[in-house]
Amino acid sequence: MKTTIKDIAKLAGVSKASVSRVLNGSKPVSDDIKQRVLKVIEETGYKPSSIARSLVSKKTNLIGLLIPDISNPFYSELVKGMVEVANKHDYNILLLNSFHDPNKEIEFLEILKDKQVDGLIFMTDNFTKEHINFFKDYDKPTVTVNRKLKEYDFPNVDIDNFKAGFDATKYLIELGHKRIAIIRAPLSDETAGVKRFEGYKKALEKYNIPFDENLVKEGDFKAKSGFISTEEFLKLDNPPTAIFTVNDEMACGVIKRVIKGKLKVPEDISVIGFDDIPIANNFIPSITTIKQPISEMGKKATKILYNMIKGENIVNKDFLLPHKLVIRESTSKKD
Amino acid sequence: MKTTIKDIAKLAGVSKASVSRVLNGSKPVSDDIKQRVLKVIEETGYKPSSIARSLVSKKTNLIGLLIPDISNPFYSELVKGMVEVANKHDYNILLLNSFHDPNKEIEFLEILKDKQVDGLIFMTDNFTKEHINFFKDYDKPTVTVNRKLKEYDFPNVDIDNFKAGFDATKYLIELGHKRIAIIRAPLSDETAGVKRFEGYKKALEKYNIPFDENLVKEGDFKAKSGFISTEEFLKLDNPPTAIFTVNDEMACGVIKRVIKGKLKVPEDISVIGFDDIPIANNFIPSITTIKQPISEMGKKATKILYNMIKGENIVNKDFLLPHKLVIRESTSKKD
DNA sequence: TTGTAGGCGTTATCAC
DNA sequence: GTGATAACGCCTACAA
Repeated sequence: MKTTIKDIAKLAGVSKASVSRVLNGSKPVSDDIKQRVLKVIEETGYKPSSIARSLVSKKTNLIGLLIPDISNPFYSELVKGMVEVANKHDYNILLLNSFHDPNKEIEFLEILKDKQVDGLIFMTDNFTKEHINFFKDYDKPTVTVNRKLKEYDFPNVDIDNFKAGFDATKYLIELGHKRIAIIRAPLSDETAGVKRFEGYKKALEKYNIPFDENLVKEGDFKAKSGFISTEEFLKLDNPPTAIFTVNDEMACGVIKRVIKGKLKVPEDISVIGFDDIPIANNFIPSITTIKQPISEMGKKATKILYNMIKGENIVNKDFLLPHKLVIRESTSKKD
Repeated sequence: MKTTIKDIAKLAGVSKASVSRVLNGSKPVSDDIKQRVLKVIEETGYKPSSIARSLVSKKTNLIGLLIPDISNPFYSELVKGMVEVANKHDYNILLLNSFHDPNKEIEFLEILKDKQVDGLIFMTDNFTKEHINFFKDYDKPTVTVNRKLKEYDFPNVDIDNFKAGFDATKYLIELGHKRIAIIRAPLSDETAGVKRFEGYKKALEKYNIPFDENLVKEGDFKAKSGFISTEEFLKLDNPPTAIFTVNDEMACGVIKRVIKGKLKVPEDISVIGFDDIPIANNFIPSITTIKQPISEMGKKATKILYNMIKGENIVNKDFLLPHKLVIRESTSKKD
């Protein structure tokens, strides 16, 4: 049978209250008692029950983490940063994977609420009324990553996606490219579907390059969709000389298709990705990309959440971390 | 204030016990009471506290998951399979990431114990006496993946690594290769350091190809170590015509270095990887590899754990799932 | 079938 | 300083 605080009290010849006090230092205890209690604890290897504690303290030391797909390198890197910070502060991560299913997201939010996590980090593809509704009566600290929920003022960790899209496009323009294609995310994706796309358009506009609807495709973040979109681009009378994809995996697919067409990257077509996941550097050619500080974003989000749990009042809710253009082999001057 | 069972009882005009009964169906309840209680629950949106429940039931519906590195594609894919099965059975995943640090592993095992998870899935690079010691007085259901702990009889989900190493090597031999190098894991790694390596040696032996110590390097699963090892191989008077790496990421590094040396894959050097993570298929050239059913392994492990939690007695403790040679572009006949 | 009472392992509020 | 004792929210004998 597991030893409880009661056993310790009995063995040390003191009251439960005293044991609790030496355990938590909540009130002064005489040295005599302290030593006796400590000794018994040592001998028995007693550990207080975190569950019983939670019941009275209303704290679980759990952080709920809801993400769309843990097997996606972007998310797994993010999670890595999160668990590191969480564990450092003695918090643990309850991981829920929604598989991009909005219904599951709601269901899992309910579970997280049921488990009484002390805080919540939440990522979704797009917000629905059900999400909005859930948060109506959820009062635990919550932070989002990569998605700003307009209806609530949750702190959000992100990069400046508009500027990032602008920078990527501008770089291609400066290399001399004029026919620049983009494979963006669906427009329901505020970040990779809208903002980066707007940055792209803004750059074209600024440098007086006409926007061409034929040079825009929608992808699903998988390599295959980059491959397929590129196939379409190559059929054009006036195909692009550069392609910008809103994540690195699609860039892989793009390159694969370009090479299959007996063309070369970057000589014939330059390719620029987004995120800078490990494959971007390992690919052949290595991929020029917009680096997101993924792990840092995970850490930052967790740090903020931790501070909120500790009662800190977050004033500025938008945390924009710096992105960076990482130049590698997949881009070159247009001659 | 949160509504409790007491509130429900009062509102429905019955005892807490009755409410509990309709909640759990633990004992028959009259239709009248049942309806009244259900109605109040509906109106209030009452949800029983899982913490209070855990305190009395000694069950948390939590599965502890301890892995070395969530950002490694192999583990993240594994975890994906695990969360899927866990959630299906109404269990949640408490995720601990050890960052390959044995001390953290022990520390986290203690945390998992403290959190009173109902079961444990556990992966480590290698077992130490501290691990052995921890499990001495840990009695919750436990399963391992990819690592057999000899001292305890935990169910283990794995592939036949000896046979897999043999198959990979045999395939290269059948293609006509005689100078076959291997980049294995450290020998402390029973799976990728020892067994696959033994399979490699066995294949050489069977086909009367002399074993050459110069064709063996030790890697750390990262692309870079594949790159560096290959550099060494290329310096040999009699360099290999084929290289077998015990994971796919190292294979990427190998290919990168081969190409940098103005040689071609597979024309000059064939490369075969291991695992079949997504990059293996997306790489250029796509990588021939030994496919592990990663997601399946995660599902299987979780399923077994679930059955154990439910009281099932597992007799056969070794669960070997089938691996498969996936032939792609990185290997070809030696002429 | 139903309700009362006690207990799960802590912490917190009192008196002393 | 210290020790009863009452919560925390739920389940489960035990009686009725």
